[in-house]
Amino acid sequence: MSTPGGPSQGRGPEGRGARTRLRIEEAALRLFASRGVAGTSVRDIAEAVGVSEGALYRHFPSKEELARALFLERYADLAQQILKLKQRDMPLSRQLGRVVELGCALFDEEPALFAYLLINQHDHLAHVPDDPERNAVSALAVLLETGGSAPPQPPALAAAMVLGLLVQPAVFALYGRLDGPLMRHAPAISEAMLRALGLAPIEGGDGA
Amino acid sequence: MSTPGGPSQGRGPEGRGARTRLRIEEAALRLFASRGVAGTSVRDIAEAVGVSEGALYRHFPSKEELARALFLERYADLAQQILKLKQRDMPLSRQLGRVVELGCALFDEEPALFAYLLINQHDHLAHVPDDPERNAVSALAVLLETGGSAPPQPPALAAAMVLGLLVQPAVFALYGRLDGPLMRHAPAISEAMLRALGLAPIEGGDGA
DNA sequence: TGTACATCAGTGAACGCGCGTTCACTGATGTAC
DNA sequence: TGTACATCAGTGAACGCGCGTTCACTGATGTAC
Repeated sequence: MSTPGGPSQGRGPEGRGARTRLRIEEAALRLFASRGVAGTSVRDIAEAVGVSEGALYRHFPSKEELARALFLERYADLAQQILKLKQRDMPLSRQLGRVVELGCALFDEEPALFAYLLINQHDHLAHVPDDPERNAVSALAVLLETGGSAPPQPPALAAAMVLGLLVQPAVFALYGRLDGPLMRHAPAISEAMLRALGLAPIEGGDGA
Repeated sequence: MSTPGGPSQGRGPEGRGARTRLRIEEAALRLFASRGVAGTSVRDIAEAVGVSEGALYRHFPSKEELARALFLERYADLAQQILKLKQRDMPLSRQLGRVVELGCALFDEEPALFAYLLINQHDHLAHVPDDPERNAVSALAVLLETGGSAPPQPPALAAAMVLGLLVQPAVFALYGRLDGPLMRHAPAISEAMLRALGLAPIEGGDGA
């Protein structure tokens, strides 16, 4: 064939360029998470990747756009993961338990990503579309709305509570006020969440 | 008397210098809240106050120290307000209701201050002492510990939940996902909080 | 298959500007004697 | 009370540096005919 996409050298989404873009994103995420966006220079990122500063501008129009793309992409990933739970045939209480586990796992297994999303949310949230496929909060709202049982709160407030009960323990863990892997606290968080929403806790269910 | 402190012209905590310092703090808080710390230059602040840039350095050693002093002072104020609730003879459930009202009132009445504390917390939290007189989270923990009824969660987790149930709705309100003054949602937040903690809601109490 | 051209992804040096900070100086106020 | 000195809170101009960004150029790869 004369079309591209053969061995992993040429152009296209598998080519050298795309791999460099991924390496830039990885390095930027790590640096942004540990030193902050303002504390990370384009030079730092280029050096970490092993390319020149100019190369960075072949993939992103500016440092700020890099930071934003990073946020929007990963935030959309999160939204997709939450939406997937909707499709399973589970009661809302179990779906929320999965959301909690998902959040705890993210915190424990990708701390840099979690910290980046958490700390820089206010720089980017206004640019996140409402689309539940790209917006984790919208995805959560969809989950709560289609969950069947109408909670005693307005849906937006219920979503805020769910998120708060998950995110704030993560913040505490981040600052050493809560120890161990966050997953250790997932059962307690889930149960408190169900009580807060006025949903009966799973009776007879033995956790795990 | 020959000691200073007479008419409000000379030196001391009431003098011209102290008043300028307050004006700097006020202008900086407003600008930091609306444009962010990085988006606000020392020139901006000096111009807003109506003094030269150099004057700013008579009161704060650097822009970053100004931002930090601002955070630590206001965060300590918050801690004091929370600690005051401990002294009143109230059941924990009512004290928590007051904490919620306190947070909602702060959001509604001093939005710039609330936004500043919220958005910049990660730049300064590591520098806040544990002292409950200066640390709002420690103050909250004290309230929960001395509240009598042992919650089903470890104390730190309970504190995280309380804070999350209060702060996340505020974030939603900040981004227009929740409308009206936040105080409108205070009763629902308080009730959810008590349920989450496993404390019986106030029976017979007619809200207000 | 060979040749000419287009595009992509990179280099590395330079630019220039906005920024935090410094500094010599001034006038007002307080203090010592 | 008068004089000399110290301190405080301000001015306004300048500094210099780190930063994001640009740009001419290069080599590799793909495409047209």
